[in-house]
Amino acid sequence: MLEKEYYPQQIEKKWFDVWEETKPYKADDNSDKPKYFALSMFPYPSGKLHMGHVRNYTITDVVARFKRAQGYNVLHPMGWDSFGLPAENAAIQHGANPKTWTLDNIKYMTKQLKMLGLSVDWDREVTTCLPEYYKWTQWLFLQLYKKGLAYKKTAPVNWCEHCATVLANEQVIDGKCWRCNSEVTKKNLSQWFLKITDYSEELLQDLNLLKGWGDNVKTMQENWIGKSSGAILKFKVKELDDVEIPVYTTRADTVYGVTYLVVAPEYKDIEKLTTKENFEAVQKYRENAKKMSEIERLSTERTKTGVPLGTHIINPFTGRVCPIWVADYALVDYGTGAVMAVPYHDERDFAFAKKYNLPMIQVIDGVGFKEGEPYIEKGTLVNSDQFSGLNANEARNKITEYAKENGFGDFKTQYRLRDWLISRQRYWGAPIPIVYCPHCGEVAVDEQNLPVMLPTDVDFTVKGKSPIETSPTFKETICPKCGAKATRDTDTMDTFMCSSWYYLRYADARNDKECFNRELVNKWLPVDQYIGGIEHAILHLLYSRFFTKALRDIGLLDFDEPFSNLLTQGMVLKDGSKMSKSKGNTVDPDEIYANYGADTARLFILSDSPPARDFDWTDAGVEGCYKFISRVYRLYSKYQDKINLNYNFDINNLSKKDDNFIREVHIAIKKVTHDIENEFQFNTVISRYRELTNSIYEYTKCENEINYDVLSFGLLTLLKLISPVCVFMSEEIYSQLGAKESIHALLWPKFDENLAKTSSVTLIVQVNGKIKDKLEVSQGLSNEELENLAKSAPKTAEFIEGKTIVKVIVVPNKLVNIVVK
RNA sequence: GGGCCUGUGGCGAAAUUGGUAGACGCACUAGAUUUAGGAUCUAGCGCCUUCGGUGUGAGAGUUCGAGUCUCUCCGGGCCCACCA
Repeated sequence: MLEKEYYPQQIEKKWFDVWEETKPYKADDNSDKPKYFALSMFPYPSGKLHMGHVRNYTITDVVARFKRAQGYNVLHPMGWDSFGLPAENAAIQHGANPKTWTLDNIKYMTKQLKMLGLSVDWDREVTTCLPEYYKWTQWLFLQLYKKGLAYKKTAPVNWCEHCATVLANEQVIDGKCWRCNSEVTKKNLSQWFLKITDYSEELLQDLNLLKGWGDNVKTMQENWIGKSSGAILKFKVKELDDVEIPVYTTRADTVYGVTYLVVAPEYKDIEKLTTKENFEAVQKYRENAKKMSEIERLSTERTKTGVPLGTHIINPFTGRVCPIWVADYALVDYGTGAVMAVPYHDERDFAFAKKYNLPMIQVIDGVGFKEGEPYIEKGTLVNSDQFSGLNANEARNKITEYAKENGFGDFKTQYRLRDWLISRQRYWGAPIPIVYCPHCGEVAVDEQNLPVMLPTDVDFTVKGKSPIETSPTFKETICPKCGAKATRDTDTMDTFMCSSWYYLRYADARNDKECFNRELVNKWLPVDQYIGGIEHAILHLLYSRFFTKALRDIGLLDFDEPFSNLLTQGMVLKDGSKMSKSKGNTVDPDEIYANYGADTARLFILSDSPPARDFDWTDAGVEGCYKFISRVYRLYSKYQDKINLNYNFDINNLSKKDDNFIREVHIAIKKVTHDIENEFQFNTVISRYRELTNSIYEYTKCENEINYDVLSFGLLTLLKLISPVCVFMSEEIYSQLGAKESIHALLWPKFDENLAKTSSVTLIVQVNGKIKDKLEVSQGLSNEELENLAKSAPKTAEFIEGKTIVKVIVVPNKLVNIVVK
């Protein structure tokens, strides 16, 4: 028997226990059904679930349940992105063990996720900080290493003093650390990189394959990869025979306007290029640039600085001798680290030339040109010998070709994307499986000896070096090649390494012989629907795409892109502003579960906004959803004795009221199905639930007119339609109605197009496009009949009288527009 | 500076893709029930003065007809940004 009133806590506890026992959502590796992989971005186990998680996982769960009901073999897994700084900070701040801290959090959050009613196959759970997982992260690193895609080099890298570690380019935001927001400086260090730049072009081109991704994410990736085509031009140095300076430019057409050349402070040949007289000043400038943080460099954006080196280049086109300067507006790691300066046609060069009184030559003319102002448009060439008169684009090609023929230049495609720096001087990550031998140098750890276990005998409080350095047992080892005493690499890998392949592991999560079985990974992947936050648009999604392509080339899998469809969900706000601990406007899922139940939380978080938009959490909104569920529940409670699971009625022998009701049910099926399939518009799906519920209340108004088989059809259809969202309530009701199987195992209801049709339609009558009348007419009348009906409608007559009908537009079953003069 | 998105009642929003603008809900108002409150039910609810107009950031255009398409402008948000 159903209780009279809705008590979610009892119901949810009951089914929590049942599902824990029966594990009804296991994905089947051997099923004949078509597969569907629904994936949420896995969480960092920070301690407690927040509403962003609730929104993300509810959306994915409803998708998974919907697809299951449509007959798919669904894989809906969950895991933990569990390496990272917060665990280590907990260790530093209150002496917690990072592993214990992390696993405790996972335990707590797992329970919260289960209480949310997720249809997850928990037997495939992955936890990146456990040796069973990071063994394979290390193994994959070694495969990349063998393929030449992982390499070590000394380079100026981004250094966060606060986190005491280096950062990838993608992790520096406005010159600040992505995690702690403190200033980032440059440090010259020997670090591990992954050659993501080998895939620049493919990563860019294959964005076209991703039809199921939003343009916003694709453009962000496109901009980040930053392809540009230009030319390399080589300049000879007047004072030195053995040095030449290549520059990268997208405006080879302006080469006749070069009046000086700039190299970056870190430019490799800079000392050779500096004369004795200028040496001191140049050194000082370079020291200064080195000390400056990214922020300071950015803040000097408008006032460019530099120092002349004392040497000169010779422009191969003009023979003009121009001074070489060092200036920090030239970037060492883009292009060649040197720039040809054309002050008249580049704003930066213009500002610099103006400040230091360097000459300017106009070589482009066109509309809008003003004497004494930089002109950056692509106009027509002037003062450029045989190239004068050409337009800029043409000249660009001709000039580059000329340089190529004469051996001082070539075409060049350049990308903004840099190689991915993956070393971290931190403890809580996967150790890099490399050994340094005094005889053999850098040597890979034997694959049989993986994982390289994280040591536990470390001092977390050390400053300026990785805690792993303090382990008395970790560092010393023997060389895998020659057996001599050797030392281990004490850095760990960027946690984005762990998250770049976790979705592959779900295909074969418990395999302890291989990273994943090739057949299984090819069967389940690519992910059919990936759902997560927009903040990963570049970092995680780009790295994962790179990993997939690299592993394909290594021969571990056979597809090109990991995520066919991507949904980036909006943020969860509270009363209009972003939820944050500092503002104190967070909402605790536990409290919502306790007060309203998880079904209410699920319903509400899907209800007010479409998934991609920001969602505003309000107390009144939760209250409203709770009332709605209670209202639905009361309906079943009231009619539970009358509901027939095997309802049966003759469609041709029903009252008009029954017909109308049945039609409304079919329309609800149609719309709910359509709205889920059409970009997961759950907000309108929930409106349909409410409409159908209203229809049922309306239908039951007169007790003596109820056909209980028809009512059963309506109630059971609503129950199934609502079941992906209100998972506990629908299961409880269905079971109390005497059903033997789970409502979640039922197939999705089918709608009948004929039954969803109305016998009459509202005809809109317009005169000159303005609505004058609405008529109830029967479905399927001819255009002529409709036209006549419209003309004779009483309200239209006065507008037509005495005027000439110029034209009549008829839209069948919908509208007649009479155009008069 | 470049790119992407966005603008509809007091609020969240919907509109079958060019054909009844505001579905559904929140808030609000009135009534019923109740000792009272809550809950529940019933009705109302864009704006303007009733008839009737008018209305989707502003202005123009295309069209029989524009929230939807085109152009110009204004506002809001996000991402990238000394990339030569």
